[in-house]
Amino acid sequence: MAGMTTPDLNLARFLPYRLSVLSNTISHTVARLYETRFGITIPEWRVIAVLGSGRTMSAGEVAAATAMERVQVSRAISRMLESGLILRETGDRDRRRADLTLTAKGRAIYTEIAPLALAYETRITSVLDPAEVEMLDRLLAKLQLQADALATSP
Amino acid sequence: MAGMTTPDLNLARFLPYRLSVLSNTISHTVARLYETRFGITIPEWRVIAVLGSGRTMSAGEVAAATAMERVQVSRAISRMLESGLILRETGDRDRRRADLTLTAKGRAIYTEIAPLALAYETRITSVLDPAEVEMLDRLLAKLQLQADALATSP
DNA sequence: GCAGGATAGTTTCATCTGAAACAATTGCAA
DNA sequence: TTGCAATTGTTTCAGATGAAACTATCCTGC
Repeated sequence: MAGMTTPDLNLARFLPYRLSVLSNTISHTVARLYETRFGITIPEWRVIAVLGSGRTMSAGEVAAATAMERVQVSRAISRMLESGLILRETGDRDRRRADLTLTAKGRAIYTEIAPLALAYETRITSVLDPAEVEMLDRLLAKLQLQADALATSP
Repeated sequence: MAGMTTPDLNLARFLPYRLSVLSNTISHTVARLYETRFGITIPEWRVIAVLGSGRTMSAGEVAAATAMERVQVSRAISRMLESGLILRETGDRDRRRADLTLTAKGRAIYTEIAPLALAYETRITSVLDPAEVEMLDRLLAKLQLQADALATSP
């Protein structure tokens, strides 16, 4: 058909690309808060973050809570066992699972990083007014739901 | 100080985490559009996307336009040269740089993927009304600016 | 009980990744 | 000029990654 054109894909305006760049910029900055100072990686930080509440969880529960794959969690855990950040206790009832808890050392790291991470979040959203922050929250929630739906369906 | 508590960091509500999960969900789904069918990777798709406009660019310009690191672009380019998706012509004036263009084969891939990618974007934003889409656009732009500012400053 | 399948977690393997070192070329300044 | 820093892009190396195979344990139906 004459005059038929490919729709223009302007990468800089393409939502998946923009989200990826924004997320990378932010993750990289946040990672600087703990990578050099505490020598922990992003997966390890996520494990600390979910165990920081004081709850004890299995590796599988950590995976679910952090949206990481089982293999990533497994590797983070083995590093953290070596560096003494967490404690692993094989379950009595079910010896496949093991309960994980932060050690005092792990908790100390959480106590130091959490305020820094929250302070970063505050600084980055400081360019938004309260209504915009609330809207961002709503929009991200809606998009995540739809992204999940589109991820599984064709 | 008695009663002093660490501020609670709820990972599921932490903006950097939410953005990371959303971005990963979306990227993974979009990548499925071209990974299996065309055998190209995310970096290669980004190169195709920016060269798809018809412009010819150097590797450095591609890096800037795609927010990728030089080394990533270099590797994507060498794969694409092998698979015949792009053409590289060393500059006359400056023989360090080389101009890159899509071949017919590369352009054909762009012509097939671009509509699929845009259709995905339409589907994912279909859960938002037009005002929300516009708001999302504004919010992401503001956040990216601030993220960039916080990335460079201490 | 016990065979077959499900579940929790680990390991293997091939690939990807980023930092830093490197090579090639250009521009600038003495 | 000519030497030195800056720019463009590539390669190297060590570690990270994900898919799939694997181990160990548990559960279910017979």
